[in-house]
Amino acid sequence: MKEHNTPGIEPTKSELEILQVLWEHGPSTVRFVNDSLNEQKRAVQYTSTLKLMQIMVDKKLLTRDESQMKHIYIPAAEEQVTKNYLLERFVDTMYNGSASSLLMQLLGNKKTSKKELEAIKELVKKLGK
Amino acid sequence: MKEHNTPGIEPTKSELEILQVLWEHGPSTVRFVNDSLNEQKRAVQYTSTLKLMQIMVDKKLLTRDESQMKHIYIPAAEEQVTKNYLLERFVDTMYNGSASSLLMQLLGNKKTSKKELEAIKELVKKLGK
DNA sequence: TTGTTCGTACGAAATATTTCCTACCTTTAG
DNA sequence: CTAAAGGTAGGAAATATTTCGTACGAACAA
Repeated sequence: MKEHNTPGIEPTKSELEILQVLWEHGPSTVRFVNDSLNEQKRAVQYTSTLKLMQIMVDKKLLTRDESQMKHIYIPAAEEQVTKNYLLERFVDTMYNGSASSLLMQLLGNKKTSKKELEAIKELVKKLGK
Repeated sequence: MKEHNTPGIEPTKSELEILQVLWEHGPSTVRFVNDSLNEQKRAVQYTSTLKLMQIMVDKKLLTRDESQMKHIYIPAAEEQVTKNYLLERFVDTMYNGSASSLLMQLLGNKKTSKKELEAIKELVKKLGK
């Protein structure tokens, strides 16, 4: 049985932004990703985004379809797999691997809204089945 | 009423390692922090740790007591405040601000042990008061 | 046909982060 | 007193990350 639980490499901050665009909109061209970043995030030149995405292909964070002139870029790992990996690293470094510690922090966080707290309680209720 | 919810600046990866030593052991000298890092993490020269901690003082991530020759370094913000801030940033960027999404991910994560799941359920039960 | 637009490739500059070397001062053991 | 050990300060090198300029080819409209 093959393991699909590690993307192997840690995306940098900018790389993560690109992954998020691809996760949200599916396989895309550099042009599309760059436009998204400029709308949602910050001003950035087309060739900067291009370069970054090329690097990500080298790093195996993305694959691409070069059959057309406009290359189509695709995340190499599933969104859930990558997020799972990053979450795990976060829990490990910040909470010494304890997910319940993280949850406690979440519950104690003033900025976590009532609505969120309700949703969380719901979730765990279902979990109890 | 003064806000204590933001450390203002984002610690880098290495800076976070140093903060963790200080959180765990309380105010310490560079020597102590450096020894801890070498035991727990990786080989690093004394002056590298020193430099980093000096930079952290500039960035207001740490303060220090210079009354003795061996300066004592102290985190500028409470552990909980900083962790809260970082968690918030993480939830924002990874789960679009939805804490319950994060929790769902946690629950679906095979690497989250049975024990952890139990602890989480316990927590939420108490939460229900 | 021709020039304008849009694409890729790639080198290199600009930043950010991390590491360590050197200088120099204080403390301490002998 | 003197040498060794251990401290700080700061510059500079090494890396990692991000940004952009330039070159050049393909597509397309006039």
